Amino acid sequence: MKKNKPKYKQIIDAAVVVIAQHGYHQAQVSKIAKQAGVADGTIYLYFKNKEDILISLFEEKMQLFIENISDFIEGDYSPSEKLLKMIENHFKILSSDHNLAVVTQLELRQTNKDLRLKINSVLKEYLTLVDKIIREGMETGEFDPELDVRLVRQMIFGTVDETVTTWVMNEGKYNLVSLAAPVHHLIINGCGRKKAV
Amino acid sequence: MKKNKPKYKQIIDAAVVVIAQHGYHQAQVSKIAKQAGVADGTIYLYFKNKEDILISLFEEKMQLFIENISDFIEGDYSPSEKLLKMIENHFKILSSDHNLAVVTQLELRQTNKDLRLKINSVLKEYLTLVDKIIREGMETGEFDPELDVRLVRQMIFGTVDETVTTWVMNEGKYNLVSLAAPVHHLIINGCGRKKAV
Amino acid sequence: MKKNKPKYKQIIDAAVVVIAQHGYHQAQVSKIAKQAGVADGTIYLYFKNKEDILISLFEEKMQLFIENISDFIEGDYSPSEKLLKMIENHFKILSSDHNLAVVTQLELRQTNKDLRLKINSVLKEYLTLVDKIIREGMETGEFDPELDVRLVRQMIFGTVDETVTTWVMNEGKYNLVSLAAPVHHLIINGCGRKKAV
Amino acid sequence: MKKNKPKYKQIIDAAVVVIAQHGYHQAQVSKIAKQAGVADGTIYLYFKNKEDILISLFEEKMQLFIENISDFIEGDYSPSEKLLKMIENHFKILSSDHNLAVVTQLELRQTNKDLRLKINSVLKEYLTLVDKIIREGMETGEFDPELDVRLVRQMIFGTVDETVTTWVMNEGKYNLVSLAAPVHHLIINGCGRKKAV
DNA sequence: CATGAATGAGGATTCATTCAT
DNA sequence: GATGAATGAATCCTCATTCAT
Repeated sequence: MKKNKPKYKQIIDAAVVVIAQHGYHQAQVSKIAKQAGVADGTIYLYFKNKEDILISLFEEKMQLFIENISDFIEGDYSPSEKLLKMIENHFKILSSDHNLAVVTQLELRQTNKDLRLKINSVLKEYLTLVDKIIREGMETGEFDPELDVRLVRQMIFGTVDETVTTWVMNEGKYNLVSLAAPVHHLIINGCGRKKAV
Repeated sequence: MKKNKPKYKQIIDAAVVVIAQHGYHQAQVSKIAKQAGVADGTIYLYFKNKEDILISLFEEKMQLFIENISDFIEGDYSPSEKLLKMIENHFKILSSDHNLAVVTQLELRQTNKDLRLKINSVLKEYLTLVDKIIREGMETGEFDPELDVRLVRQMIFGTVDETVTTWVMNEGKYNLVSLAAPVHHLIINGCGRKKAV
Repeated sequence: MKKNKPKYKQIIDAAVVVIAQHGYHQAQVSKIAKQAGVADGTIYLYFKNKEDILISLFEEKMQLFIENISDFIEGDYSPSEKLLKMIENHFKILSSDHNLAVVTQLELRQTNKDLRLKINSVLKEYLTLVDKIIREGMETGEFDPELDVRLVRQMIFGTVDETVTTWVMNEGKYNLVSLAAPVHHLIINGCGRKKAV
Repeated sequence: MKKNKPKYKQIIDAAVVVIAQHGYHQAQVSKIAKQAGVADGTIYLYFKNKEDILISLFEEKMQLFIENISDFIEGDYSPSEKLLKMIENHFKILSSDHNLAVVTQLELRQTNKDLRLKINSVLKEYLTLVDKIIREGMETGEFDPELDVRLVRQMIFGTVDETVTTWVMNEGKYNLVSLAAPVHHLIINGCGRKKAV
C-alpha cells in the first residue's frame, strides 16, 4: 500500500505548503517535488497524476475531521451537543493549520468542475455524519420533526464553510474557535427572537 | 459609454453561454467572440482583457439581484418578509437562467485569487443589503437583538449559496424556488424544535 | 500631388515625433494619426501603407541634407573643404533636430531588411555626392589618386554615421558640430603620425 | 554550466541559420527549435527567453573575434600591424560565415532598443581592445599623439562596420578579406595624398 | 526505486488595414 | 475628402508527464 510509505504523506504535506504559499495556479508539480525533497518523476510513482495529488490530499485531511468526531458521535451526547462539538472540531482543525485552511477554503476551489465533483464525493462521508445527527435530533424531538434533512445539512455546512472562508479571507485576524458557540446557537435557533417560554 | 452599446451586453451574454457550456478553462476568447458573432479583436474594443469580461459579467448580472430587491427593501414589509423575498428573488433569477447559475456557482470560482477578490468587492453591495435587513430586524425586535450581524449574514449567504450550488450540482433536478420558504424558515427559526407558545 | 498637401507633411512630422518618443515598435499608425490630428483612415489617403510613411519620411528629410550642400558642391571650394562643409552640414542638421537624429540613427534601423534596402536606395543620391567629391579630389591631386572610391566613401560615411550614433546614444551630452573638424582631419590624414614635410 | 552542454551551441547555431534564412521577424522560436532538432520547450531549458537566445548568440560569436586577436594583441607587433591583423580577422570571420554576417550586420539591428543596448555592452570588450591599440600607437609615436581616442575608435569601427555591411548588402559578390589592407591604409593615412617623404 | 532532461500542445492579445457612412 | 469601428492573423512560453539511465 503506497499510502503507508513515508514519501506518500511527505508529498501531500509538500503540496499543502506549496499551494498555500504560492497559490493553486503556481503550484507546479516540480515545485511540490522540490518541497518534498524528491525528483519530479518520483511523484508519479505515488500518484497517478497531479489531480490525484489533490484528491488524495483532500482524502487524507478529511480523515482528520472524521476521526475526531467519530469518538463522540456514538457517545451519550444530545444531538445539539454533538453538533456543537462537530463545529468546534471543524474550527479547531482549520484554526490550527492555517496553510490547510487556505488550501481548502480558497485554493482548492479554483479547480475545474470535474475535480470539484470528485472532492465533493470525498466530502460526502463527512456530510453523512451531519445528516445522522440531524435525523437523531428529529427523532429525539430536540429538532423540529418537519425538517428537510438535506436543506438543514446545507444550512449547517453552508454556514460553517462561509464562516471559515470569511475568517481565512480576513487572514485569521480574529479567533475562529470562539465563534463555534454563536454559530451553533444560530443554527439551532435561527436569527428570530426566541419566543418567551 | 461602452456599457450601453449593444455589443457590450452581446459579448457578456456570449461569455455566460460559452463558460457554462465549455467550462471556465475552455472558454477561450475566440470562442466567446464566435458565440457573440464578432471578431476576436472586437472584444478588446469593449473590454480591457479577458479578466475584465468576467468582472463585467459579474457586475452586470449582480445588478439583476440588486435591482429587483431595491423595490421592496425600502417598502413596508417586515424584515422577515424582506428576507424571504430576497431569497425568493435569488432563487428565481438563478433558476430561470441555468447557464448563469453554472457560471456563478461553479465556473467563476475557478478564477485566481486576484479576480476573486474583485468579484467579492462587487458582491459587497449585495451583502450590505442583507446586513441592512438584519439590523432592521434587530431594531424592530423581530430578530434577536443580541445577534452578531456578520455571523448572521454569513449564515444567510452561506446557506443560500450552498443550497444553490447543491441544486446546480444536481443539475437542477428539483425545484429551487420552492425551497425559498423552508430555507427562510430555517434561517429564522433554526433547526431546533419550536417551543410551545 | 499629394506631397504638397498640408496633411502630407503633417503626418510625416507626426511620425518623427511619435517614433522618437515611443520608439519604432510602439509607433502604431493610430498613434501617428492622433499626433497628426487626423483619423486613422486618413493616413491611407496619403500613404500606401505604414512602410510608405517611413520611406517618405526618409525621402523628405534626406532632402534637407542634399539641398544645403548642393549650394557649395558646385562652388569654388577645394574637395577637402567641400568634405568639411558636408560633414558640418550633416552634424548641424541632426544636432538641431534631436527627434530626427533618434529616428534616423536608432529607430529606423530596427526595420526589416526590405525596408532598409529601400531606405538605402534613397540614401544613394547623398552618397553619390560624396563620391563626386572624392573623385574631384583624386583628379585635382589633393587626394591620393590610387584610392578605391567605394572604400573611401564607406570610410567617410561609416565614420560620420558612427560618430552621430554614438552622440545620440550618449543623449547629446556633448557638442556634435564641434567634432566636424577633427572627424574631417581624421578622414583626410588618418590616424597615422603626419610625416615631417 | 549550461553553456558547455552540446545543445546550447546547437540552438545558437540553429538561430543563426534560421535568422539568416528567414529574417529576424520570421525567426520564430519553433523554427529555431526545429532547425536545432529539439522540442520548443527544450529551448527554455537553456535560455530564459527569445531575447536571451539573441544576446547569447552575440556573446558566443563575439568570442570568436576576441579570442583570435588576443593572441597577437599582446605580441611584438607594431600598433599599425595589430590594427591590420584585427581588421583582417574581422573580415575573415564574417567572410567565412555568411549567415553570421547577415545576422550581425542586418538582422540583429532590427531588435528593440533594450536588446540593442545589451548587445552594445557585449561589444564593449571588443571596442576596448581597439582603444588599447590606438593608445599604444599614440605612445610609441606611430600614431598622431593628439588624437581623440573615442573619435578614432569610431572611425575605425564605423569604417570596418560600414564596409562589411555594404559587402553583405551586395550579397558577398566581391572578396571582403582583400579589402583589409586598403581599409587599413585608409585608416592610417586617410584619403589625403601622402606627402613626399 | 529514483532521477531529471526532454517533450509539445495550446491561447490571449495587438495593430495594420478596410470600408460603410 | 474624412472618419473610426471592426477585422483576424499570428506567436512566445509553460508545465504535466514520460522514460532512458
